[in-house]
Amino acid sequence: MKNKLACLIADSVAACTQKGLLPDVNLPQIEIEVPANPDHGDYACNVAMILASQAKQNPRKIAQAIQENLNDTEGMIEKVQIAGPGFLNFMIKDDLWRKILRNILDQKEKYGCLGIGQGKKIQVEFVSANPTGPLHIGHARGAVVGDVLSNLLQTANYHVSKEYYINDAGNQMNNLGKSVLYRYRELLGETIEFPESCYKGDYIKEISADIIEKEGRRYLTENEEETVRYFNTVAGGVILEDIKKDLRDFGVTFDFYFSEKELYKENGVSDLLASLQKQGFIYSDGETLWFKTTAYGDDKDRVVIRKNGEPTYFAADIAYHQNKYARGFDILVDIWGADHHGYMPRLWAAVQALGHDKNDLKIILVQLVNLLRAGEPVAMSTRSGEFVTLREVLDEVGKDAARYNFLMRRSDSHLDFDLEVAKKQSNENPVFYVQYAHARICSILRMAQERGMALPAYENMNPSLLVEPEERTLIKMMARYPEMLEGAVKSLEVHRITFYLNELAGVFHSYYNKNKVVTDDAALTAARLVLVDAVRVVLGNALKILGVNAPEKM
RNA sequence: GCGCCCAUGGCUCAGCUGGAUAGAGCGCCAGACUACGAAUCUGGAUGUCGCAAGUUCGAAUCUUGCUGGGCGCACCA
Repeated sequence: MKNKLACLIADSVAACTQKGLLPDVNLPQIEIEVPANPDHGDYACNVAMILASQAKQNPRKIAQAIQENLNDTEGMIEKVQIAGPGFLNFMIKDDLWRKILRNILDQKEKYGCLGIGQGKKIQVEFVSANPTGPLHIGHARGAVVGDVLSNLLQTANYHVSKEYYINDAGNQMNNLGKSVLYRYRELLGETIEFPESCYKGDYIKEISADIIEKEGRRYLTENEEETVRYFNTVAGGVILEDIKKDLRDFGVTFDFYFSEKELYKENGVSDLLASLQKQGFIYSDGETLWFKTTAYGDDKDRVVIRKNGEPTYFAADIAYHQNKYARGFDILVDIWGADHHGYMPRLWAAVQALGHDKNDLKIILVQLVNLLRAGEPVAMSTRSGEFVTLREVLDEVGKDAARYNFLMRRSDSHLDFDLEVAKKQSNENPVFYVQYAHARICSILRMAQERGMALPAYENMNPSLLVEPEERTLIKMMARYPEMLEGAVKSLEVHRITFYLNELAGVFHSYYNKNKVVTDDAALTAARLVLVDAVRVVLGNALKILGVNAPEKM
């Protein structure tokens, strides 16, 4: 609808130019918005005001010229008004709005699918936590945002690949192996001073106990370095499997798990660094290798090979992103915790040195989560092993409520997650509000069916009976669903879907309380059944993108 | 000290990338089930959009400077 209107306006501006009503101007991007005030029409366009300065004419005069030259061949426009400083306010014909219902019923779960991705390959990398412990609530938010963004991009005709980068080659893993070894010794009777750098969670003990059960006490005497290496492989494997299971129960799956170790195979990292050095992006100061990230606006250059000869995390990350591009992705999306924001200029520098546009790598920052219980902060300390895990949240509040709660704010804003509120089945918890609307509609449809009034086909009802204000609002809102999705895709903002859902459910609930769907009036009932069924479809489609259930009963 | 993000009713947040009279939810007050599901609905009060300049037809939105908060500033990941 919006796009069609934009074309009409663009054509009209062209016609005006041709007729000499307007000078030869650069046509700006046509911005069409939905006015806050319904008196201002269904859509409003500000193009006349934008052209005013270029054309050196009164904006209202320009608006008038555009209005007079609109070539509305499809007859979609009911009325155009020029208002305020030069807005063009459009009223769309009711018939046209109502025809949206047919689209929804024809397309069903495809309603809202967009073509803007043009089949481009896009990779979304998220979670990517070290397999050194279970996922906690902070990871959960990133997991949902990444998962939902991927779903969203998929509906917009992007070819999406979801990836988890396993940081299994660094110091952390070494600490993990050590932690297991210390617990191993402790369980076998030795007195151990547990180092600060080690992981203290109970899951470490379980892994140690498991090794004892399977392989006995032989590692007490083996070479420590080799044992640590072995233990960190074992522990990393076990923990990663647990992580995968937790994610799966959270509704989050990945297409690919990429191990950092892969990058080092066949000298992958050092070859890449050598090649970048040859191109002048990397220089040596005699003991260390530096990447010249300042060439792309970073504050200072960054070390890629340490004095001790070990590559940094950044070095591997350069190789990783090069690997991603080599796999043919057109666009990369990285989802990070907001505490990593200082890392962005570095990686963008790397991407550009690798010959790509900065815009080919989108970085989404997800703010950390404040966990509360009934308003009181829950202490979280990773060191001590005291933190609320994703598993615990899932067990306590359930998948749907957990996911929905993480989607209620824009991802770069702080989020308070209150366990008590999230599991409350009350009006403080919007997930039920939306699900309830869906279940309610299902219930209506069931009941109508029982009373012998099955949902009619679009052709067998008269849409012009839908004249109540709430009915018109519902229809317009549903017509704008694809536009909302388009905005979400372009801005990579998944919270827009949540806000849309709350609003749509709200209008529906209000409508429901005011008007009966199933009445003695067969024709009206037929029309309203079609209407609420369309609402059901749109609610269901949007919830599906969120990975939240759309229940038929609650 | 430098950089990034944030500041919108009592609270938690939206505000469609510069538009028209700034919106929801929670909480508070008052109401609605002999009606398709009351996990719902209806009505009411609450704002110098942190402060000050600037840009223009027009600013919560863009620029600059302050104030206050969060986070970064590793040869950690």
